[in-house]
Amino acid sequence: MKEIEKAYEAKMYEDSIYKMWEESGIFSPKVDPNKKPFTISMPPPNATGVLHLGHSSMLALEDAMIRYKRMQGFSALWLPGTDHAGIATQNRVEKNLLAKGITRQDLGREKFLEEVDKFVEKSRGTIRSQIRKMGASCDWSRERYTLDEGLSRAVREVFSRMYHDELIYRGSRIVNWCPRCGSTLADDEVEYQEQNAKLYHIKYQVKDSDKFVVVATVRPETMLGDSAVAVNPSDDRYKDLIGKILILPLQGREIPIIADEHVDLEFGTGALKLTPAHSIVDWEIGKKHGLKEFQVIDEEGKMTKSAGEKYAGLFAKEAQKQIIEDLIEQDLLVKTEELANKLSVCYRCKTAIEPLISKQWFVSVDKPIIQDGDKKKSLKEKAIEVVRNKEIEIIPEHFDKTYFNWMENLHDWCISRQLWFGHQIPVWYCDDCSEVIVQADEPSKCTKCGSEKLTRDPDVLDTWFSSGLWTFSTLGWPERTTDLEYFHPTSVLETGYDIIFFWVARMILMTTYALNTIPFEKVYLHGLIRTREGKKMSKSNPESCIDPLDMIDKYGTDALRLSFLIGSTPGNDMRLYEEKIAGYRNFVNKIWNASRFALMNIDNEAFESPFTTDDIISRADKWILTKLQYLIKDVTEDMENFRFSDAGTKIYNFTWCEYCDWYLEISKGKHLNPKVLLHVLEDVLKLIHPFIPFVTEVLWGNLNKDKMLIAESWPVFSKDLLFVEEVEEMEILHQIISDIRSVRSEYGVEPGKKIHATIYSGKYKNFLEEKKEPLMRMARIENLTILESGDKIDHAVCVFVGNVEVYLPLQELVDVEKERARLQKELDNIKPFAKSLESKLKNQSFVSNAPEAVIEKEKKRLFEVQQQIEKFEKQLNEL
RNA sequence: GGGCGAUUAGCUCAGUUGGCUAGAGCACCUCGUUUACACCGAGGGGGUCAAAGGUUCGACUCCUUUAUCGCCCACCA
Repeated sequence: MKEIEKAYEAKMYEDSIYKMWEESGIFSPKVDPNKKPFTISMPPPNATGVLHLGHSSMLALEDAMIRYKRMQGFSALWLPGTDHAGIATQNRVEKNLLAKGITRQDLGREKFLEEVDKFVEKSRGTIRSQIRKMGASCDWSRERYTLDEGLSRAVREVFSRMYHDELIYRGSRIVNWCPRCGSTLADDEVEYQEQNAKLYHIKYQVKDSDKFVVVATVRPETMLGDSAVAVNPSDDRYKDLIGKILILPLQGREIPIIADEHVDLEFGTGALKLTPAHSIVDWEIGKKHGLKEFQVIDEEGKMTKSAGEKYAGLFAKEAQKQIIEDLIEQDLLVKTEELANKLSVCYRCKTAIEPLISKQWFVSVDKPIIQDGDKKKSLKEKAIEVVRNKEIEIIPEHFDKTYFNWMENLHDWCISRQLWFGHQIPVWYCDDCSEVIVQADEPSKCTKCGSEKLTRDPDVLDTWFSSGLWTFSTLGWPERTTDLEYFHPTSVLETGYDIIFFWVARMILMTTYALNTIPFEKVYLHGLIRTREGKKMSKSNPESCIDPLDMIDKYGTDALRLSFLIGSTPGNDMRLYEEKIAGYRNFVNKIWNASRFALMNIDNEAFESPFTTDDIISRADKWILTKLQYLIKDVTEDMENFRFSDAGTKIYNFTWCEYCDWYLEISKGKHLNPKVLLHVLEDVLKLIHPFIPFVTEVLWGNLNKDKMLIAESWPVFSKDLLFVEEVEEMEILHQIISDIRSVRSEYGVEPGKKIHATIYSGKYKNFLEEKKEPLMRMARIENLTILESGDKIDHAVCVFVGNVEVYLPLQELVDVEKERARLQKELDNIKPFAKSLESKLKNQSFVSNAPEAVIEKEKKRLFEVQQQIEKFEKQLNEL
């Protein structure tokens, strides 16, 4: 017998429990050929960040999966780490420095990187401790960081292999350029913002003619770099002009009028000015027609010499103003329209993107390279194939459409970034013979001429290049480590659907290339966490924005975890608010108190010997054990199928509604069976442990266990513990008590007042005799008479439970009118139902088409319902 | 323009391959400190499952159309 605190205080236990787990070494699985591996690579949080709701929901889900599999006997590896997040981190540090009036250029590359490292070290410490706060049972001994030597080596190795396979090439192409970051961006790193733009209609004169073609543009400053004007070949307005020459205003350059299908007849004037150097679409059209490119804007967003002396050196915006003025002066501006369009901006700093032509490194996604049988497949084809043939399964399934759509439209991926922070590209240029040397390790001299004068490419790689290798670079690749052999491919990738493209797709591309295998078998996509109003959680509305650390402080980690797991389904966004978390805190406390009750009522010897079937005594025992078996079966299935919400809900209901409200209540007094009480509690603690690890572990510790709960094995469904008959009986008892309580309440019987009752029990006589005590206690009855059958009792309210008749002689309280109304209400309720069942069973097509089981069920129900009606009617008539 | 998702009780959400008179939590109403728990217990009210068609013996579930909201992709210069 033991007494624990009246309420669970999470703060008192969480840190020490985590410490106990971590120090025990259980987070670090061994490579064990006798066990099956189960692996999750934790999506590495950015090295800049603090824990937000997205992280905590991810951690709750992944930890639940890992703990479940660990308990099932898998060698479960959850590998944690952090991502250096190139642009984001560099921007952050630059901003911090700028507050002190220092630019990165002031420091120089080396010093600046030292600053970044200092910042990252601190930031990683924060995120590590916050991951621990969430109770994440990840293997810290295998923690990785994308800039670790090992991972960097993997990055260089992959780059080098891809280069020599001609999958990586350097070329001048149009790229998305962020003038603020001073770097290229990948296509999917560009975001769009709604804006109200002005559409300028500008006249271009046809050479040797007084005719004009009017073009419409929102960026008149790019006209200085125009190479042509395109019209749709089917556009009657311009048919005759195709092939003619125009004089480009302000520049005086001659440019052709060309025909291209791409031009939209409806938009603007139907004449499209082409600036191949500063528009991605124009560049593509330009390629088709062999147009020249004139770069008129440079990397800083300033006009170049090609823009003409008057404009050179001006920022694009300034140049625009000047150009408009100049056009007006020459009477070339026809009109200005308002236009709602989308501005492309950098996803990191929201600066307007400047498309321009630049020499960059690209990954070719279309070149056939991966050997697959006797065919060679491109990165893209292979990445599509492994999802299409279900080698990789996406949950929920419908996201594969999104994936295919993106993959099918994927263009070559620009991977070089003009940043300082990141993996520097493993390319060296020989200053003497111009040889390009690409290899994983730094060369000491030129492989061609032997010169030692080598210059390394200053650019770094896109962060997603290294993240793309995450599942295997973290396991030691390119070495053939035992970890890699054993734990890869990983089992599940759990992440938000918002980074399917950035990350999931790239991991698939990179892994199928580098290892010729998939990175993971399943992709579980969670939704975004939103405010109660359904808005995105952002610092701009602190009102409904929730900080997970505050919630942990207030309600405990378990409550927070449960609120992510219950009520959310894969791929769907979820609203989170404080009351929800408080509700789960209540549940955590309920479990605490159920255990408290057990501990107070069980003496030491019950803890000593393990539970066996010999310990089963009462029908209540059999009932709860049966229910427990179904729970184990259901929950295990749900966990296997990633239905965490269902699993959680079922355990919640079992624990609260069946174990606490009925089994424990019935157990009070003489009927308490410590062995069964304890056994059920133990299994419940095991089943819910992956969801709420802290409180369950604390309670487990109180049950005199020598092993930690985290290390226990998952409960197994046992047929020997199924007792169908007893379940039926217990449900009768349940119903009798509920009905009596209902009548009491309806008749306004004071809760404390005890009443008399007579039960005509039919075949349940023995059973009800056995349960007489709890029945009387729970329904507040004194003088309970149980007979097999008997005559109707006057001045008594009667309720029917199956064939059992319960009479409550409430004497003066029984009001004939009230009783009539009550019975009538029951009848009104039940009669239409009986009718629908009848007609259903009379329906020939139902009887011939529906499965046997369904028909039997309906027949049984009709029989029961008819009996009920009979009884109610008899009662009503005799009133 | 293309695609995806959502629409179920006042609120937040479940509802697995079609087969309970559609469920839970919160909120609400009535009552209550009976020796685990007021972070509690007992009882109760509340839904024509967005709309209309269709398939089926049977539709919240499948199909078509529509409406509203949300997201993603492509982009009109």
